[in-house]
Amino acid sequence: MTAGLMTEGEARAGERLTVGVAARLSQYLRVLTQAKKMGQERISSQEMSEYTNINATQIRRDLSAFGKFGKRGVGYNIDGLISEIRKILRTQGQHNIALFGAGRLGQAIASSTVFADHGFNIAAAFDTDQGKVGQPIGDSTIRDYGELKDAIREKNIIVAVLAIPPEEAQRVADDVVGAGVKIIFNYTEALLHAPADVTVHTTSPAVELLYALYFHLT
Amino acid sequence: MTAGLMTEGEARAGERLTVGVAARLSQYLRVLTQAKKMGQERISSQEMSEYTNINATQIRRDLSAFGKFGKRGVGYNIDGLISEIRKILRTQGQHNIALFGAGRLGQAIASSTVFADHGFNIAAAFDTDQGKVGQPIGDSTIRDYGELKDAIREKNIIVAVLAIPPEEAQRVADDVVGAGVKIIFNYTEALLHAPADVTVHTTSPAVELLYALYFHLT
DNA sequence: TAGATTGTTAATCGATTAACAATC
DNA sequence: TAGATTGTTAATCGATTAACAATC
Repeated sequence: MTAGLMTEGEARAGERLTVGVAARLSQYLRVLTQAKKMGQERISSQEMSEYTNINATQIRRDLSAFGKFGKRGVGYNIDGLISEIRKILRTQGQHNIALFGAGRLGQAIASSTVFADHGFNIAAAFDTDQGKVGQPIGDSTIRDYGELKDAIREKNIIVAVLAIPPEEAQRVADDVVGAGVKIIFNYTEALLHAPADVTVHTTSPAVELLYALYFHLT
Repeated sequence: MTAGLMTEGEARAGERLTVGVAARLSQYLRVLTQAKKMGQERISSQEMSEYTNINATQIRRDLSAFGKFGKRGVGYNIDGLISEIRKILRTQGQHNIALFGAGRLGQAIASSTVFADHGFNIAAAFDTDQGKVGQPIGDSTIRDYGELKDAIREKNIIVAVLAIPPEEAQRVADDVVGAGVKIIFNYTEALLHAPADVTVHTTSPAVELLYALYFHLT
């Protein structure tokens, strides 16, 4: 340790988090955000554990690596903890994202509050169906697919959400990567190719179900 | 090791998998299923690594714990590997699931092939909106919420998927638990209470996005 | 004070990875 | 044979957990 005047918390915050820690901190943020919405002001590591399936000791350990955020005998202040975790994850601001596909899934995503709750703003939505162009989707308006490049550059978008048929996924992925997108959120089952500096995250509910079922069956 | 005549692979298969191994095997199944759909017959650990973001050595290690499924210099046969992993995860048959909510998200889930691809059959779909009851959804028909208990018992359903407004989530969770459901797939942002023998899995796309963004920013 | 809950230690266990011989 | 890719080893690193003193 060559931290000098830094406290241990500050020293760690300067380093890159491990994959596991970042994933868990994000989960804590989900629970805290929702508990706040429900009007709750404090929360214990035990309660967070029940909602995340993460061991309570692990939660306290994760948090105490960055500072003493809790009060013994009381728990954690929700507002304060949200703000601390956002600092650690460096996601305090607003982030513009682009949505592709205005079908049922796209509409469902656009009208949900989950993205907005965490600071993600659907700054542009696209569909190739000319009949849909110009119609409203969430707080936005469906744009023509041809405007993709300009819109992404103009609004500094680095996240694209794909809610389109799987056959179109690779083409759209190629197009958004060409326009500067760095994170692709793939709601299709297609296997996507992308350059090494682009992260592809594929959500697969059936896979998570398989895995939950295994632990039920054994 | 008291395995006696058992091979190491068989001995391990008899034990409960760790959480990490089961999660990774499920991921491999997702990639294999889709690659098969695309007409591919063989796959290397390197290619599976690109699609899952899991290290190729880790993949070979996971698989070789259960047997020698690959051919050196060639790779893995996709059909054979799917069958082996299904055996290990004990999810070879069909599983009936119940869908709650016939709005945009529910409709999107019901018309997707992802669940069917992995052996999950939407055996019953419910909505409280009387105007929707009787209408088709996917290959099924929307039923009245009041029929929940009978339907779940009759079809031996242990998985419920919630695609409903968050305000209704806890009530529906309580009802399905009362009817015998053991796994709740929660697509709402509500924090759900459930007995210890029931698994609640909450999908939170915004949380996964936060986490992906962290690694992009650092 | 008494009860509750955090912060921290210490010990164990599993995940991860590079490297490479085996072999298709 | 030459090239490719698996199966396996060995070493390191991080995750996990119980337990409990500190303290609100």
